[in-house]
Amino acid sequence: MNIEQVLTSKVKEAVKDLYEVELPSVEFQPTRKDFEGDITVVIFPMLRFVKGNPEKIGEAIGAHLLKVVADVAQFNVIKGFLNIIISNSYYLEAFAEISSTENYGIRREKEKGAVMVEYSSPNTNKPLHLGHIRNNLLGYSVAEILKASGKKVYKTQIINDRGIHICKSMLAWKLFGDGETPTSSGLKGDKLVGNYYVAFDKAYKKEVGQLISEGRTREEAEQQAPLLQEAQEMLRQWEAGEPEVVSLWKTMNAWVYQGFKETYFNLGVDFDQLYYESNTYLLGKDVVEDGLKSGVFFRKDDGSVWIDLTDEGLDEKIVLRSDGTAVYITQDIGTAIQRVRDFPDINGMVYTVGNEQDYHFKVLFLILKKLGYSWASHLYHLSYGMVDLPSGKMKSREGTVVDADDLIAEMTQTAASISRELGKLDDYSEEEKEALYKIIGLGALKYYILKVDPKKRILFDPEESVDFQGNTGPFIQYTYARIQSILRKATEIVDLKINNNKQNISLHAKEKELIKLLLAFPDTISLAAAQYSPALIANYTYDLVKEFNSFYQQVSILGEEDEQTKTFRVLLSAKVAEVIKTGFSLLGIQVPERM
RNA sequence: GGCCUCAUAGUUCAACGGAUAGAAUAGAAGUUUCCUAAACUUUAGAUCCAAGUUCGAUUCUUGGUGAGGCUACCA
Repeated sequence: MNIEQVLTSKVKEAVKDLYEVELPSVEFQPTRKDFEGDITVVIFPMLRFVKGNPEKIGEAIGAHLLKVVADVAQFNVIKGFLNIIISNSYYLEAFAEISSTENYGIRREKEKGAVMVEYSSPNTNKPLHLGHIRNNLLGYSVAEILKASGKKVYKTQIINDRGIHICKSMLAWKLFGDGETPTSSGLKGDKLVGNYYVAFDKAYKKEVGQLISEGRTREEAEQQAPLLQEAQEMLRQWEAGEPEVVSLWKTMNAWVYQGFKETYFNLGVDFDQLYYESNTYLLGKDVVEDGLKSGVFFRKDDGSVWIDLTDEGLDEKIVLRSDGTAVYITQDIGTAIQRVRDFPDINGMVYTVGNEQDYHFKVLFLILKKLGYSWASHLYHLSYGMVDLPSGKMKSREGTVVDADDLIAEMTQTAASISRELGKLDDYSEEEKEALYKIIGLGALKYYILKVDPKKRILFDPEESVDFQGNTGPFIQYTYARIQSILRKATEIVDLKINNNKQNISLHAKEKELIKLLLAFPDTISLAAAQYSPALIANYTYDLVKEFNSFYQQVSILGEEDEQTKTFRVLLSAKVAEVIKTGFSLLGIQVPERM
């Protein structure tokens, strides 16, 4: 039982004794820095049940606690706040327990059921850009956080590998490609295919312009442009299984997948299971047919199939075109159901997709619920804000994107130049240095993106590079490296066994703060999981590191003369380092031994 | 038009309805005979506007203002 639970019951007891009232709950908060105390009981909410002056009530409760709870050392009351000072021995004991816990903060016992986390989900006609980076980092991190909070997690993505847009790059390659391949051009496969997607758009716009100058309206021109009609024909051939088209489709997709694989590897994300839209859209169509029979959907005169969501405050939504072909949401229905078939223990799913699709997911979840799937009430759209550039939205077709591979390389470069300037690693080999630069560069990028609340949009200015100082990834990595340095030296000096005779240690204020922060780690993970927010982990880690650096500056660890105190400080530092490492691993960020 | 998000120091981010709104960065001023100065210490600087609910509002409600998004037989 932790101290808060003890205090809750004792406060309730006090109120019952003093005022003969049962309190439903007691409100705590960490005592603010400007006041003396460790934990604060807020008296105000009690005023609804107990009439009287909050200060007097606080005094009375405080006196009671002092008497009955051994770990309450002192208290003071300011306005309606009862500040409690907890004894050092409580914190020393709490630390002893934390210190001996392996993988502190990670929940061991697994909950029943599993969650599938979908993220990335790219189109196969354009390379990944900064927007995908945010998506990947968020999805990966939320998956790791859910795991740490005791859930079984499957990471997945849906690969958008069919449709007219894919045919556009295929067509452009056929017309202008002259047999170019990744090998012949030296380009990454996704980059190569992306180029043809852009080439299509360019040629198409030219045709449209031509038609307009010949007297067509823009609308007519856009529909009648020969290139578009050819692409549409290609899509029909693909759906009909025309071998030549299918073979080209396979070849070009394979190029893209190889390119994505490299980017994912560099980014440090992975997947347990992949889904391809080309495999699931047919199931979606079947499900719609079934739902039509059971009355969930209805058919309009022209043959198109709809669902009426006006009761839910939404509109009617089409689920099947009049020609019987699938729309976007059809395949999403199919994919969701396929996933539960493949992994029957799934009882929830998280979709990491930008906030422009808020409406789409609202509709999707409602449809699945109406179709009667029990897991449909545990679906969550992890919606995040767009990453915009000062010039506006990123558009692949117009080439105004910050490419993922380029950005990663650039961050690594920056890390390298800062590191060289500091020159602390002269005895590292070139490979070791390169690996380190990557850890630091990626750390800066990932932290920069993940520390922001997912809902907020990010304005990314490529001119102003991502910081390496202050509230940044490298700042936290640096602290970790510093502690490792201490630990390397400490193993020769101190015997790393915690002494039972803890009472002899006097606890420095900074040490107490550090222990309090360590105690908050498991709850932080739970909260981050409940809110699907890596930002909470990032903020927590930052607070911990900030506090440690301050401690490091004020207190000598290895220079301490008292053996017990020295041992305690080394162990405390080691645990702080471990929590930094764990916290950062939940963000998908590595920590270096030196930097 | 309808619906959905967001709005906090010059800038980038925090704050279960709680105390004097925290950090970082940019600015000013300091700290290396001592465990890594990518660090630490000090300093100045902000809740879009208006009403309401509350003992108490950055947080909840309503109405404005501003930014972005959705409202396709595109994905």
